[in-house]
Formats: sequence, C-alpha cells, structure tokens
Amino acid sequence: MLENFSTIKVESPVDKIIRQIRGLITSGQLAPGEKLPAERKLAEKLGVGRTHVRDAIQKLEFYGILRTRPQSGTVVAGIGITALEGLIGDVLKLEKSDFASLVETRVILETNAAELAAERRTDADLLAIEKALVAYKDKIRAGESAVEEDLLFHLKIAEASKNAVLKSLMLIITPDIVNDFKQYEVCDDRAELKAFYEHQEILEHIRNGDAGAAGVAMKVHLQDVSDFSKSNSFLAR
Amino acid sequence: MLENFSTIKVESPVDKIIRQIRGLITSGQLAPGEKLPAERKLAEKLGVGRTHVRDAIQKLEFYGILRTRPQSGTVVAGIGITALEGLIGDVLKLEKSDFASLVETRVILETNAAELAAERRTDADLLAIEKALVAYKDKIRAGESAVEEDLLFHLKIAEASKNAVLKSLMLIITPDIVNDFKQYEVCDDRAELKAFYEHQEILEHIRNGDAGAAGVAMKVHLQDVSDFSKSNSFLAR
DNA sequence: GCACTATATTTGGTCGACCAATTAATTGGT
DNA sequence: ACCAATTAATTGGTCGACCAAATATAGTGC
Repeated sequence: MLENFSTIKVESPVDKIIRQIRGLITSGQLAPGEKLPAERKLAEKLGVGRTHVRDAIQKLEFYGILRTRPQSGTVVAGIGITALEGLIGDVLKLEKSDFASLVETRVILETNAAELAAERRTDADLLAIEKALVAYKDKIRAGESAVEEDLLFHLKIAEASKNAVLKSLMLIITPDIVNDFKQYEVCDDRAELKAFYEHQEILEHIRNGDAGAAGVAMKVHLQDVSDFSKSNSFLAR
Repeated sequence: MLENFSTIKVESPVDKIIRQIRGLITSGQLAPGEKLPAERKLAEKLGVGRTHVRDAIQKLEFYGILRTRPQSGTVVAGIGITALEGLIGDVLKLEKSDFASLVETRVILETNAAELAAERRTDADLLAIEKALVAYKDKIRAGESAVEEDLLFHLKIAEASKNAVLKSLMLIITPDIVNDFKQYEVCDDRAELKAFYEHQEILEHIRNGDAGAAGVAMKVHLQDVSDFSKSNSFLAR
C-alpha cells in the first residue's frame, strides 16, 4: 500500500525557483544582458519569500550565470541562451556525479598539475611539498589513517603549478573523492607505504624539473590508488 | 597624497566571517564532527547580522566543509583539519582568477575531453557535434558573431566524452572566458573561417576514433584562438 | 529648448522578529 | 532511584520591514 505514495517535496524551494528562472531564460523572456525583475516582484510572482529568490540568485551567480550589482539590479551575464540551456540543467545535479567520472577527471587535473609544477615550482614550493610528505610519512608510521595528509600533498603540488583555476577545480572535486575513500577507512600499511614511495618519486621529478616524468608518475600513482579502492570496495560488499 | 590611503573594505562581511570560522577550525576549537555555535551566538560574537553568518555557512557548505541540518545545528563535516587550512583560503579568492590560468586550464580540459570523445562517442554524439558545427558555419556565413555557437560545439564534444564531471568543470570556467572574448567583439571573417576548418578537423578525428590526433588538433585550435585574442587585445589599447 | 540639479522612486543589502522542528530539562509516576 | 511523558529552551528556516545607494523623474535656471 505504501507504494501508492510518491516522494513529494524532494526539491527545495530554491531549486524550484532556479527552475523557474531557467524557464524565463530559455523561453527567451530573459535575454543575456537583460535585467531580470526585481527580487520583490519575482518573489511575489512566484508566490514565495524574497529570501528564497535571493538564495537562488546567489547560487546562479556563483556559477557565473547571473551578475548582480548592488542597488542596481541583477542581469543575465554573458553566455548565450543555447549554451545556458545545457548549463543550468547541470547546476542542479552537479552534486551527485558518478564516481568513475570523478576519478577520471581527477587524474586529468592532477597529471597536468604535476607537469606544470615541475616547470614552475619555486624553492618554497619544494619545501612545502616536502613538508607535506614528511607529515604523511609520520602519520603512516604511527599506523593512523593519513587521508588528509595525502590530500595536502597533492594540494601543494597544485599550488606549485601556479595555476589558480586548476587548483580551484581540484578543490571542488577532491572532497567528494575523499568522502568516498573514507567509507572504507582502510589502514593497509603495505598500500600506504607504496603510495609514499610514489609520492617521493613524484616529488623528485618535480624537483628535477622533468615535467613529462612527473606527469607519468602522477598518473601511475593515481591509477594504483584507484585500483586499490576498487578492490577494497569489492571486499566491503 | 592619494598614496597615503590604502584600499579598505575590499573584503565583504561574509568573507570576514569565513576567515573567522577558519580560525575556529584550524585552531582546534572546532573539531570535525563537532557542532559549531548557533547562528545567533556567532552573529553576536562576531558583531554582525545573522544573515551574514548564514551566507558564510551556506558558502562553506557548498564546498562540503560544513554540513547543516535543520533545527539541529551545523557541524564540521568529514575532511580533516590539516587539509582544511589550505582549502578554505582558496574559497575566498576563487572568483577572481587570472585569465592566463583560465585559458591554460581550458586547454587541459578540452584536450582531454576531445581525446575521450574520440574513444567513446556514439553516432548520436557525432550527429550533435555536426549539427553544432553547421550552426556555427551558418552564423559565420551571415557575417554575425558566432561565440555561442562556438561554445556549443565544444560543449557537445564534452558531452560525447561521457564524463559528467569534466563537462561540469568546463561549464564552470567557460563563461568567464566567453565574457572576456566578447569584450573585443571581433568579427574577423578570416580568423573565424580558420577556426571553422579546425573544428572540422577535430570532428573528423573524433569520428575516426583517433584520440591522440583529436587531442592535438584541439590543443592547436585553442592555441590559435588564444593567440588571436591576445593580438586583438593589443590593438584595443 | 536644453542642461543641470534636486527630489522621488526603485533597487539590492541588512537586520530583527516570528515559526516549526528539535533537543534538553523538568516533572510525575512507579 | 529510575524511567516516561510533558514542558521549556534552543535550533535553523522564513518572512517582512527598514536602509543606503543607484536610477528615474520632475523641476528650475539659463
């Protein structure tokens, strides 16, 4: 009997508003560069509080779709309608990305970050990476989980790449990966020791300024980690 | 005389609060999993309105750092302290990324997307890409600006890569690039025709399933576009 | 008739108050 | 003394009102 009830109210008010605004844009009622109705007007027309409209706009603004100027108005920014249609659809479901894509993308970003780091790293960068590596080693020696330290090592490499955007994107996707890894809460000494040696190798290539080797080493490392995760997730089931 | 005045208030109230919360976390006063003070208490202690605290928490939550449950409280989620320190720092300055990094990252993402698309594209994908290419050609033939159609072509390739995350990341950074391009509002027939031929070549490689060639062609194409933008920005000054 | 100024209105930004759900405390019964 | 149920306090969520800046409008002087 319970099957007769469908899940209701699964989407929050702000998501509903985002959907509404998308309708206004895709239907051509809101051309790029055009000012959209005042928050009060929108709130009244959508039959909802202004706070919700506000949150929706803020979210859309974060993705660069809208641009709001104080005491002046909110406008549809730059990008054309054609692309927007595909864009906003993804904003809503960005959170639950499939894990395979996540890992694959991470490999892409990190490999390139390692290559760039090898080319551009300063002495200070090397020091920071080494420090992170030491912290990682200490944590392993103590037999504790070193997920955060592992992440920090990769983060320092991203910083050494001198590409702020690349680093930001890594920061966007890595939390999801870390969360997934933590589910298995593995403390396999052997695997972590192997990871440590791979880290060491990557660092060495970056120190020598060998971009190609650094990239390859990073790719191999992430492949290993990924394989390990897979085998463990099998065990968990 | 004007040099005596330094820029003030460059950081918004919410950024200040984010910084404060970071302090609470990194100093160990807020361990992961621990509930942070109520919004009212925080607002009062920081001497600021609750709205600002609310916005800050929302932003932090978006990055997966905090997790707030209705009528229960907000807790520090998952990820550990060590990594957090580097992470939160970047949340603040994510928005204003330098253009060079932006373009460089775009090349990385698109190159890989083209390679993956060559390996995984279905017939439907090919059709969509071709359609986008035709629309691009028509717009050029008409002598109009075809920025959106250009973007759409690249978007379809990203879709053909079957990597949702990769596509999402591209969608995040491309608007900024497009905005920058639109400033010069160029309608150079010669350049756009060249871009069209390059698009055609990329499509051909994807159709043939030649990942390496597709990647190289994409890289060359983006390099050309980037060079063109640079030369034009010189003229504009 | 035109340009500039002063005023009125509209805008997003901010704040405090109220709401329902949750959690802690209290009370009453056993 | 312990447990249950009821009440009180606290929580994030929501809303409407007020604020200063930006814009549109009316007015005034030339």
